Amino acid sequence: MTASRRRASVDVLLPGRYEWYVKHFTNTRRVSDSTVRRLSLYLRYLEEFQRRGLKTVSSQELAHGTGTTPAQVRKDLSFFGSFGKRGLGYFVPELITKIRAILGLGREWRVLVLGAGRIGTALAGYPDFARQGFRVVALVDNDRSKIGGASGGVPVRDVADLERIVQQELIDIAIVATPAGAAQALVDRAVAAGVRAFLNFAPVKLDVPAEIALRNVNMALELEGLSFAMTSGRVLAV
Amino acid sequence: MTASRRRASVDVLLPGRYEWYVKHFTNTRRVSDSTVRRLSLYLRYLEEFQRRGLKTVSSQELAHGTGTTPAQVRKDLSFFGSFGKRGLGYFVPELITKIRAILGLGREWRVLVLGAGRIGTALAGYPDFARQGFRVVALVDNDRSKIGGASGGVPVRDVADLERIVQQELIDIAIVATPAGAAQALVDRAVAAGVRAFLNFAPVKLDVPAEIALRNVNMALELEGLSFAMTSGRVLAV
DNA sequence: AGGTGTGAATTATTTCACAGCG
DNA sequence: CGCTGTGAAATAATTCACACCT
Repeated sequence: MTASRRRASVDVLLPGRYEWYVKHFTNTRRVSDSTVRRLSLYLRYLEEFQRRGLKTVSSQELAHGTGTTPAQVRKDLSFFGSFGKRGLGYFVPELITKIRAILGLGREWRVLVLGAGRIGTALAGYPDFARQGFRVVALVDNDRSKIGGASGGVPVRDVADLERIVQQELIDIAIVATPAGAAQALVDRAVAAGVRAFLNFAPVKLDVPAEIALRNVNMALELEGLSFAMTSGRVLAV
Repeated sequence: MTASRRRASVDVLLPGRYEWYVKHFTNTRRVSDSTVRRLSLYLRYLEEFQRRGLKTVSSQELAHGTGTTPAQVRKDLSFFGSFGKRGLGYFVPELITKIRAILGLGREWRVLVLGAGRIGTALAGYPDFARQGFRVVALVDNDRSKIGGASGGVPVRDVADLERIVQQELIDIAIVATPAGAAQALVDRAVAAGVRAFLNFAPVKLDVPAEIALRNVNMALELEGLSFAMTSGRVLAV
């Protein structure tokens, strides 16, 4: 209490204290998941904006186009630097470059789809992935009648060769589009072979080591959210 | 300041005050989106649990199976009632019934898919939807070569007949799986025809009236989240 | 003993509001 | 002026911790 707020001599890094320390004395601020999601939305909107030939954009416009508030836009961006010009706004091409760098979109990411069923094949040919630098290199399946074929230009290969494919094709990301029961075992093999990130469409909780990135997309869950909103008379716009 | 905290005589419903009022004096507590999402996860896990013939479950087990904490499970459920038995846990079949009721899954929801492309047709045949009572009744498209056909038992109809289909088939929910540019106009028509909820897969911000429920699934955005996590050395498990 | 239900405390996220710069 | 960048304030969500039941 008597020491200055910025340098108390007996301050020890207790739980809670630690977070505070990180936040105030390092540049390793925790960026929330919601912030990252919004950055993607800003990027999408900026690209559209650029297509229309516009040069600068204000936090106001960006917020309106992505369903958030101007303060939120500025706060989100301020985690990563000062990209705007006061009185003017942000230069569209420059901000696109910055956000792409933040999101790690300056390179090509190599993607393998696990499961060549309806969802897997639909995702393999999804044009938005390629547009942002996610290149789907192959699908794998265990169905003999599918192996050797191709879907939207992407070859279907034998899941038995998973490890070899991951290593030869330098796979970064796997999209899990298998039945729920098969997912965890394949993910374990993929992790062991070197895949560092997973986008999971199977309706199961996947266990992965802490250093592996994982996101879940659960479509039935989204419909249930709509069902809840309609039933309870509330509205959930997310 | 001098009045009791629970009944200050000049308390007016200012912004902020209003929320406090609702929270403390009505039973209309705001349920957060994250709570609703977790209820869906609990339900999924409970169904699996029941399949294995287990009769009771603790908040501990439920949390472990869904990637959250026991306190969170209890808090989520307590928004809606007291479903557990102290010292014992929750009865699995009973809790399933309760959660299904909360989420509004006691009825069949009728679903129309807008767009019979890869994503649309994949979703039309997605077995998890039917399992929770979401019945995909039809797809619509403007491609003559698709109209009249069927995908996974679901007929493809002419988008020109959208209004008639919504009304005749009593559509509750539309899944938007069209190209980005076509989405908003179709959604406007669907709203006018009586659709009350939308699950949007198109990478655009849709504008809908406040009483219409809307959820967005943006798959490129999820991949970008993984890209960020790998680039920044942080991990985002969601 | 074992596990729920829930206020209170903590932590996270959003919004406000305004100094300061172009 | 107009609009950013950002501490401070307000809200929201999560976690703690414990009284209380069975």
